Amino acid sequence: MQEHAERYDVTRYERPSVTVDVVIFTLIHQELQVLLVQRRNWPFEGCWAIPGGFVNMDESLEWAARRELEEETGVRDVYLEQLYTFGDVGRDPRTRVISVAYIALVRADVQQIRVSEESHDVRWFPVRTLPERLAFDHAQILAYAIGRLRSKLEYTTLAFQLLPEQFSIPELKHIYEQILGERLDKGNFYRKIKEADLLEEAPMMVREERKTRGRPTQLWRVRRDRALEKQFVFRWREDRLERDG
Amino acid sequence: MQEHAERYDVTRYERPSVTVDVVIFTLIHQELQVLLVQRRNWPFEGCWAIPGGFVNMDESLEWAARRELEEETGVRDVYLEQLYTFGDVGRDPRTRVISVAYIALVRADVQQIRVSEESHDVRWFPVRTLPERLAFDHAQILAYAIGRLRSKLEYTTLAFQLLPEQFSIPELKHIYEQILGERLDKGNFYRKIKEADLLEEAPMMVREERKTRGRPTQLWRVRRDRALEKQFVFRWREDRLERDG
DNA sequence: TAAAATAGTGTTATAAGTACACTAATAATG
DNA sequence: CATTATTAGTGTACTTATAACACTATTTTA
Repeated sequence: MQEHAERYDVTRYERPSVTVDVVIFTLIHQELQVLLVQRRNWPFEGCWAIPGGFVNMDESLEWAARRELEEETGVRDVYLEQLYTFGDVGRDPRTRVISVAYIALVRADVQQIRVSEESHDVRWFPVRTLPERLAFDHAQILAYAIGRLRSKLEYTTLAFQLLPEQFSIPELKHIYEQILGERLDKGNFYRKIKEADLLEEAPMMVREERKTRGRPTQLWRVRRDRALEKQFVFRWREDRLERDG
Repeated sequence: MQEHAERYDVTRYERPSVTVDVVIFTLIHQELQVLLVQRRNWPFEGCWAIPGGFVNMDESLEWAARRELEEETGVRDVYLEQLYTFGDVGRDPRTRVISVAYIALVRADVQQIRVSEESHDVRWFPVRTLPERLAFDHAQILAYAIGRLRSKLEYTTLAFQLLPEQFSIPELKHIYEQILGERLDKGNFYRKIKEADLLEEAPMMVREERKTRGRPTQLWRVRRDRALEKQFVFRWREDRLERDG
């Protein structure tokens, strides 16, 4: 990029605005949901949009995304990854805006999520029932984000970022089914997750109350020594196309 | 991004510069090579850098990347994909620069590549023997680009973007080995590529002269009807970690 | 006490991946 | 001109992964 920079006085040229948009996923009622905010002004007044904001001159892109995430949800220290940068000319009618999109995964058990209940203009939407019209090119961004989440699920431990500290195998399976959008075989799922040797039994003492109808389930947690291996692969299935973009 | 935009007068705030950097790969002498340009001014004077430039207000990011690619190499209509956006605060000492990095794959048989021979400040480098010090964070970008190329190779037909119109199976295998950085089994490679049913024999008439020492090789080309299926999967191997970022 | 519901295990057929031995056709060499 | 080296290409057997599904286990509800 820079070998031409010195030939110009960079301040002389008009510059695009740069924003970060953060697609925030969580699990509520065992369903994959995404946080959207409702716009009050032109353009796309009344439409739902992905939360985001301008990048300050003294913060990195990831920092801007984390700031934005905390402003919207009060949540910190979550999984965050850059998705894609959207920069078509007409995507914002006001001015040229280049938007670096991020994905955030927020744990289901984190209660500090401020929004959703009270406010009218910030809400969680199940990914299966998103609003019809989204602002700007946000439908495209959202679709892309869900696709990425889906494909990454198959070769990373990403799903655990959405689960509470303790969880059961059926719960885990349920998340996989939610995100992949298809039913998985119980037996095969058990075998795979056991083979991965990634889980340990949750100690009896701190086991939460669970009211189930049938046989009570064993609770598990991610083994400490493997929890931090972001890149550890528990791949659910081998045969998928999409992947990244 | 935009739900805050209306609260501000966007013109009042300082904006970062936005550039595109294009990591241009090709195959020369059966080796994977990348195009770099040498800087003449501060900062990083004399260092090699990834070609790139500012994004104009009236062009999309991809268009900016294509323009940059054509300016550097004279090549159009090649495979191009967005890699990642690099935006750390200190990455350019002059000013805040956010750089959207792209990967381009240029066919080996495209002679129009203007550079390399004559000029001193633009050169192809084999990825195995890159310059020690690269400008800015370009070593990081390059490493990331190679990683992406490697992982994508395993579930796309990307390799064909680097090959000439006609090629042999051993040549194709060689590219895979080049990019993956490991030896592959001959027999298994033949079987896989045949099963994919992606190739057809190159017609005798237009077959080029090839001087080989051993048994002469059959030449192939990608089947027309499948050439455009960008997403068609010829996956070499199933078990890999890295993937996208 | 039987039925329904949820949890969890085992088994088997098929497909995919790996390793490696084999045949084929040419150029270089003595 | 025969032999060897070299590259091209095929076949096969072993191992591992996957998918389908039948089975057992432990609880609540009727």
